[in-house]
Amino acid sequence: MQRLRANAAKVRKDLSHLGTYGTPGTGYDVSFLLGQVRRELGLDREWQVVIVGMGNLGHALARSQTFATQNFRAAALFDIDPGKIGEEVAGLPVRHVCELAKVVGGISRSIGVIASPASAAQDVCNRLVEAGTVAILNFAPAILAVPPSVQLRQVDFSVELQVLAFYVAHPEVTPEPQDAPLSGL
Amino acid sequence: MQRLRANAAKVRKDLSHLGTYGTPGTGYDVSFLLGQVRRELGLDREWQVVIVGMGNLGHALARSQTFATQNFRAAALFDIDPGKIGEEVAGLPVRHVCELAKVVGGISRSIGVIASPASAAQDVCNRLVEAGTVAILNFAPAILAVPPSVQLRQVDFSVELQVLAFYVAHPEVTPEPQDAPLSGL
DNA sequence: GCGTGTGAAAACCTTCACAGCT
DNA sequence: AGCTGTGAAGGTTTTCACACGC
Repeated sequence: MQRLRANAAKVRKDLSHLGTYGTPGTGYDVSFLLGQVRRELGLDREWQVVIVGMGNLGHALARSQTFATQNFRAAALFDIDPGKIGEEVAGLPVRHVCELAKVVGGISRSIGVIASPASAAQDVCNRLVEAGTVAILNFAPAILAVPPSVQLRQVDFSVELQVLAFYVAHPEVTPEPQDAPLSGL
Repeated sequence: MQRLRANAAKVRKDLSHLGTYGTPGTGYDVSFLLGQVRRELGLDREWQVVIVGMGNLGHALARSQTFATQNFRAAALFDIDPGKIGEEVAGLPVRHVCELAKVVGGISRSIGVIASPASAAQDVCNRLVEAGTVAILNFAPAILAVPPSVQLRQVDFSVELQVLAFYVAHPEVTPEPQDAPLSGL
């Protein structure tokens, strides 16, 4: 409650946007409601995650716990370095990026993850878009251009450090609550 | 401009909170203004970044471009695995976590980065707090407790994927602009 | 003329408070 | 009695529009 910096009224109003699932005098059926929230968030179907760039970051992401519990599956791994092709990471073979179009083209609801150097990021991005990926998560410090039909999201280490620096410099400013994963059942 | 989803009035009002640095009829002295923004964000001094957990993620972070250009310096690296101690990453030796208090205690304005497994995250966090770190950036999927004087920020791969899934499921919702690094001069 | 700084208006979001159902 | 759903009040943020300095 104080973690969200919200009160009961706000929670009720927010939930009311999903539909009217509460029972006056009794409360909410939590597991039913959670299912509705998952549906609304698009988490009721499986997403295929494709990682491009099998350096340290790509390895870390491929092995991430995320794939153990959530509705996200690691579907394919790519790199451009011939020395890495064929290596198995988290049970999947690393393929050459030139196979990306072929392999990813046949996957629906695929999310591309860019873990390449910044210099290669736009090229990787183009290949992912071309292959029909619906969303891209970019860890490279580069600004990417995508068509409006593709959702793009950036994660940037230096942004996170800068945000922390700001709040340390201004302790009087209350940080806004961060997004938290929907994990429970 | 459309990247920020803002208009001229908002930019002017925002800048006016820093002070009145514009010249009517002429505009802003961009490099002076940028300096003021950097000062306000706390980026006018150096920050010492301490990374704990030298797995794939820790390696990737230690080698990150962030340390080449920004006012953030990689100050020390730690791990608990004796096999990794002494290894050099990005010009720094990997030290054992039991040295953390000693090494980090002497550093001012230090930011701790947790790149350990989730199971170790709270322990690492406690050591960092104990050593006087002013801010912590946590990459482990764990919810951490810190005293209110320490700024805490989470980066979670599964949150990012969930956010993307939501926007793909709801193309009619315009994503809110993401934080971007202050990089230019 | 041009572009900033800023009160006032408008839009938006949060909180209150209560009617109504269990 | 207890808890939801929701209009209305209250508060905050964004936009407008214009006075004033270059």
